[in-house]
Amino acid sequence: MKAATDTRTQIIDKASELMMQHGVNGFSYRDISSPLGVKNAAIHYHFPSKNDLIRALIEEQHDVLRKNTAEFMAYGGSATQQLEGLFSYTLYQCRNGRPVCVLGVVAADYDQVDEDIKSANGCFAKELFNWLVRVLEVGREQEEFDFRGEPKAKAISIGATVQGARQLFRIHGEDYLQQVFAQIRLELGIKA
Amino acid sequence: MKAATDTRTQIIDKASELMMQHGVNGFSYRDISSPLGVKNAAIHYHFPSKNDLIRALIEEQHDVLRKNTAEFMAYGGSATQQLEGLFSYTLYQCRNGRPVCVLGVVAADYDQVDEDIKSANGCFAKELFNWLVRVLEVGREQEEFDFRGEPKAKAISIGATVQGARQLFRIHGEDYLQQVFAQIRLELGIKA
DNA sequence: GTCTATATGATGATAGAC
DNA sequence: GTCTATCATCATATAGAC
Repeated sequence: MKAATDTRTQIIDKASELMMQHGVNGFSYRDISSPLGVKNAAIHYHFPSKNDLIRALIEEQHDVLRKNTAEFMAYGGSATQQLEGLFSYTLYQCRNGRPVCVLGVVAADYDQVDEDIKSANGCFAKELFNWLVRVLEVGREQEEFDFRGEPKAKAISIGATVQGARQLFRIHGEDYLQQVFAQIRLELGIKA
Repeated sequence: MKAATDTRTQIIDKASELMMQHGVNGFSYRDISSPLGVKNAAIHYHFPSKNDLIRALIEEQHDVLRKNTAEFMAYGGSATQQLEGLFSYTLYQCRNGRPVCVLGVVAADYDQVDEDIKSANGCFAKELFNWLVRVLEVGREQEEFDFRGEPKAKAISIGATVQGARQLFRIHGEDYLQQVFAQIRLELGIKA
């Protein structure tokens, strides 16, 4: 069963890469099986339908980001460090062939995705938002941040900004992403 | 030739709607021809290949937004009014079945789109950016705006924010969009 | 300009052998 | 668990009649 687990993992890795590049409907079973040297039927064994596969991929991406934000908090990082963690994570994903984030993937093909996937994704979005609100609250308390408005409103705004910057990454490139992050820092009153 | 023009216009309208909802690869010739009561061949007559159709649709969207920003300026609106024009436009598009913006459409399926389309889209993105920079410069000069950082940096940031907010519209709904706009206003020092 | 008819290929999916 | 073989369906695209 070692080989089995291996194939399953390989499928997830490859499919994840493809989905985060081309969206839910921008890749096929053949795109996965061909480079792995297996047949489509092997994929269908592990993931009966494409929605089963997509579900697994989306959940995997949620876990990756959850693990990241949890790590930042566990390490007792300052608010600034936690926010920088989000920036680093975003940059890393873009650089390593994952320009489209999970939320963006679901948003892009919104009405072609199963309801349960959408709802799981909605929960994840709320989690991420709550994490960001807490970071901003702590940052303000600790006087690391000096921003206008309420933490919740600011979190909504920063979330949208990072989202948009990542979406436009392939059009504008990495410099653009860095400039967006710089302006966010500036408007948080973080010293350069 | 009246009927001809009509069909062509109908094709563009329907296809545009579909593309701005499901992306470049999220609709087929059948999705267009069937509701219009014509055959696929009719579409191929007006747009030989799908990339020809996509090209026309992208250009049409560019024109729509160009006309909007030009109108705002021609009417001699204040910087605040011009920015509100962008917000209204975004909201209107989302409400009327066009949740995905042109830039987002191209960004989403970036490597499945012809080079000339990508380059035209890149030019359009720069135009839009320059318009926004000018609005911010004027707003600062007229003391309508009071924001941190340089107009260019702020324009990059606001552009990304609006982009991200629109991308997440289908996930979070209209209230979310309004909250993002409110925070942008706040950080521009616009009185509520 | 729009039709019918057709070509060609890719897609997700299943049954059954090994 | 993975294979071969096969399926129905859908995609974009073309040729030629009207």
